[in-house]
Amino acid sequence: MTPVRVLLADDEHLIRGALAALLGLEDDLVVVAEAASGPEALAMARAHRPDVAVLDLEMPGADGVSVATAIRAELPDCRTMIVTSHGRPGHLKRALAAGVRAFAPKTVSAQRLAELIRTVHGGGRYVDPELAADAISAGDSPLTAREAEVLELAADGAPIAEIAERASLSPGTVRNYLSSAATKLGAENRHTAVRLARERGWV
Amino acid sequence: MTPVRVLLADDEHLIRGALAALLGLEDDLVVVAEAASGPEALAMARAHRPDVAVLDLEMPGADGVSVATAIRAELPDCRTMIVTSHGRPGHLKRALAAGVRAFAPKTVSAQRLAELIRTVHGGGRYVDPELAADAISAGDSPLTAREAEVLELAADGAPIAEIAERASLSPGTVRNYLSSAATKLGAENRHTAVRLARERGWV
DNA sequence: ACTTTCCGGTGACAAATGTCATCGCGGGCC
DNA sequence: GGCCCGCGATGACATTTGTCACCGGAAAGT
Repeated sequence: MTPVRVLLADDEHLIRGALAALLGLEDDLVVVAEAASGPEALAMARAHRPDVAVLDLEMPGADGVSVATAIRAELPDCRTMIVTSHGRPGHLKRALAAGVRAFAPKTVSAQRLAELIRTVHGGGRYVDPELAADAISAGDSPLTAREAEVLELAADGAPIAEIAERASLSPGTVRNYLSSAATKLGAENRHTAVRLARERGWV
Repeated sequence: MTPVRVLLADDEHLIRGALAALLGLEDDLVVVAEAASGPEALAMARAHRPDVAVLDLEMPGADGVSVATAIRAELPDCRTMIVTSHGRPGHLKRALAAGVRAFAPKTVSAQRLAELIRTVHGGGRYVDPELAADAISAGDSPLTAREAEVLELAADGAPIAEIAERASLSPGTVRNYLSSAATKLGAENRHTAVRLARERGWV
């Protein structure tokens, strides 16, 4: 039986190296490539055509979900899974929409991760129960596209004038969108609105 | 020669387990205890009296620096070192002030980490050059104690009235502190001030 | 055809915020 | 003693912001 060929992408050497060593001990798994950034992960996937790509969610260049989307488009036979330290409900939703087969926090053991890789390779799916519960209770984003966009531009605390300029909108319009977004999120001002939207993964 | 006894504290199983396995391969190192939270790390340190404690910076319960401080107070012979994913200048400074012997990002390899543990055990010190450069260029915090305190309470975007209540201060005083803090940081409002202070690790 | 929803905008008004001057108090420092 | 600085507060003022009402157009569903 040929072993499962795995691509490992994580910007933290410590984790990636350690993980590669541990997974290498499993005799039905073989790590064929490693990457430390989003673009690099994609390039490695193209070059090595792994069976399963294990992607960190937060990576420089491009996040795990974008990489997963790109991989699915180019290599339909390659299953993708996401591993992350701080999983937020919206991320899980986006990941599943992108065709990711598994979504797990980094609090799982290497043993468990190896099992997940086998599950995913066999066509199965998996999402961390706790994250799933959060995602369900958080529900869908009530924000319209523009509301989310403006909220994102407001994320660094910029004044409305600057947001309006960057969004090519009237300052009044920006205020209206921010106001309605804050109302929908139950926040008393746009800054807490940004924080709430971030927590739910809606931005 | 007796091996170096190591305590490993990190809330991410994946990393901790993998790391424990890798460090275990080095025949002059032995992982005598593992912990997944700040308090647990302290308890483990008390129980097993390791030579070196490798602490993650961000852990539930208590962060790495607090744990390091507590360990130094109770077990003066135990050297401490911090490993972190996102190192900010101020954290490094706080860590060194707490008597931490080494400060490294998680982008180092396990091999390198093993070397660092040996270095630290031998009485040496180490800080990541890049983080050190950031810390030096960031300089010292220009904020007074109250300014920092009020800024921290403003972190979640709460209105001034709420901050004043939580700080047991007059709303006017809070505004004055926030204003002076924002001026010192070169921010145009308290929210960007909070962000800047966070980036520099001053809150 | 009618209704609903989102986009983009304007105007007006109240509330929150930023900024400045000023005060008294107390602790260091020269 | 005199000086500087931080703390805590007050008042005044301009600006920013949140909130609401309302408008017109475009797209989509009934």
